[in-house]
Amino acid sequence: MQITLKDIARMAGVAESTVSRALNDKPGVGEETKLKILKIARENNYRPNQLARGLAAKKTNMIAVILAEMDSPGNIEIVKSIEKAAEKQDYQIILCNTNNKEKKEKSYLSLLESNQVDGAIFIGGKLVGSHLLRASFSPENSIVLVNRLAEENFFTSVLTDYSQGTYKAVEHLLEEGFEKIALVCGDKEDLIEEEKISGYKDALKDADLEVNSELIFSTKREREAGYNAFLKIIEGEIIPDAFISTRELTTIGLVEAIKMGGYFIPDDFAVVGYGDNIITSVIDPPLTVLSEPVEKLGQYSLEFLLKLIKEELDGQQIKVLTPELIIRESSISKYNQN
Amino acid sequence: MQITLKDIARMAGVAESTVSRALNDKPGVGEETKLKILKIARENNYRPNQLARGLAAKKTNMIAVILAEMDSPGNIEIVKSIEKAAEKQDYQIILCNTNNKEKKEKSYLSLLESNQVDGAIFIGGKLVGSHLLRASFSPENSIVLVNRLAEENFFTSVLTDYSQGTYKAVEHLLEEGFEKIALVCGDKEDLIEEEKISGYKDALKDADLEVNSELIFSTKREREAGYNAFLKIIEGEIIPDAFISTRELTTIGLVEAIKMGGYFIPDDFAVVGYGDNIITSVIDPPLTVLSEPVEKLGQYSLEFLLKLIKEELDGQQIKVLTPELIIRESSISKYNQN
DNA sequence: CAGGTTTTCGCAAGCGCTTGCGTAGATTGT
DNA sequence: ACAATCTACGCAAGCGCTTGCGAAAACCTG
Repeated sequence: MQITLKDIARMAGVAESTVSRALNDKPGVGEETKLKILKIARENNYRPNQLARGLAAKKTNMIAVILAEMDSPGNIEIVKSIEKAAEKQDYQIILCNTNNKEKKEKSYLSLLESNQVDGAIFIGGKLVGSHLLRASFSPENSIVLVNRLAEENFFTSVLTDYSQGTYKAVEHLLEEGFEKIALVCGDKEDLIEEEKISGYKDALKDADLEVNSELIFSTKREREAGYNAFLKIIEGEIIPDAFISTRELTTIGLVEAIKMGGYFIPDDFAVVGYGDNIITSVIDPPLTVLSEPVEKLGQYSLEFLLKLIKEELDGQQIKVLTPELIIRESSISKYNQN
Repeated sequence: MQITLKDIARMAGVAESTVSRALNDKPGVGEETKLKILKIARENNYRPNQLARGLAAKKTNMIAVILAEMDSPGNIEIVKSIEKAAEKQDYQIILCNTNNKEKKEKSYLSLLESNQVDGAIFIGGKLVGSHLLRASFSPENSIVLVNRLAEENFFTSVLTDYSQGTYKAVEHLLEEGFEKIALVCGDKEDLIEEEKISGYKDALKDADLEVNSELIFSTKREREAGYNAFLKIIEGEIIPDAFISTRELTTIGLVEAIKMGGYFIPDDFAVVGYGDNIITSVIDPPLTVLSEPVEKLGQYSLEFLLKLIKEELDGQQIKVLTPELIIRESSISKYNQN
């Protein structure tokens, strides 16, 4: 049998309400009584039933972090950053992985709708489906989107400026003397990928170069996708001298394909990859990458969410953060090297 | 305002109990009434409050997966496998990351003790602390341990036979003609690491070779640990010709150090690493690794947990699975190669 | 030391759901 | 047609906690 509030009250010879107040550090309890209650509770290893507590108080101090891709090291870093911030504020986070499945996203969304969590942060993922939209109408639902674009932007979000990212990457490659830059991006269904493409195009235009759509390659986001992308591209009319890849796993696949083909990086092809993670740094040669400000993405998203929960936010907020270009060997031109 | 069971009951003109039974597909409701209730519930987008439900029914259909290390790709795979199995059984899983902090583990354990989840699976982690031990005494707490050894084995667990793993690795390296095999393992506080050491020792003894404790190097589990381990070892009296590393991240660090030192794998040092993940396969040269049966670890752990929850398990169960040695270039002797 | 203010605490309602039990009405058997 | 059985449903208690309100006890003030 579980030991309950009532038991503690009986042992301490006070009313349940007093115990509750003492435990929650609320005013209205004498210092002495409080100490006695806390002592008894500790001695009996009392654990409040959080379900009951949540039911009565209409808050659980838990938030859900709903993750589209658990394989992506960048996402994991964002989660960690959220965790760190949440701990300070005494919120527990529970992680939910959707594997990019809308069905699972719906099912996890019900954590919010059924009051099990006070709010939810969605990291990544494609279009905002009807389920999310519906949820957004109810002001009780506190939702923050990270790196996910909604067609109509109802949501408080924190975003990476992906278009600026690819822009920087192109600029850098041009400076290094590369001229035919291919872009391997993710599924176009993803609004985010369109952003990336537009940054790429803008950079080329600003350099008075023409955009060749043959050099833009949209793939599913997996590793093999990167592999196959390379094979397809070098079969084409225009052979690029540099690649920009906009997804973590796709980047890996791309590099594998280049190596398997017997080519060298950056001599045959320069590469700007995605994600400042253990993989890209350990690859040979170390990869120049676009890196998300994972730490800040996490911090802001939690900050916004808590404000939403506490109803301190006047309408929707959008925070845009800029990615960083980390230059390593894979994009340094052999001509510039000496 | 939330829409509740009571509202649905009123709309349908029936009692709350009837609505509850209809929604949960329990007997005692006429087919016609049931359909009507379900229709009304759907039309009003009714979401049962899971807190209330859990409180009344004393079960939540949620389980916690408590992860010691979220960076480890192997662990992520185990989680995914659990998720897959849980979905079929209509259980939701919530993921909790402890970062190897006992404090966080305690705090997440309270999810169990406060009735928010029906059971918990602990993946990895060091010694079993008092908090876990205490929890194990209460039969209401359904707990399964994955890859974690308890001094006194109270717990239903599913384990990888690590000693067999290192044994195989040594055997393989000896066959390849390597003779001075160093072992870079994790923190000895971890009982699991001792297992690995014993497999290593046994294999050497069985080959009538002597065990040299200078070649056994225990580190913290991080990436830099692997890096530093190499530097220390090559400063020593005995220079090994092969390394076995027993941790995912440590392996990466070790390889980096070898390369930084200007050495070649496997010509100067053979390497058997840990974890069949994207990193070890993408490294140059591809690493021979010991690989956990992640899929099965996940399946069994969930299976056991559900049985514990349903009280179908007659006492404690232990399942031991064998790791696989995946042979790639990093451990193939140059003499054998031709 | 009387009257007022403040502090400390108990009472009881209620959060939204489940479930054992009781009772109509429908169904069966003879 | 009447007793026995079954089915469909409602009643109400209860899960373990929080919280508004009121009363008693403690503290002030002049």
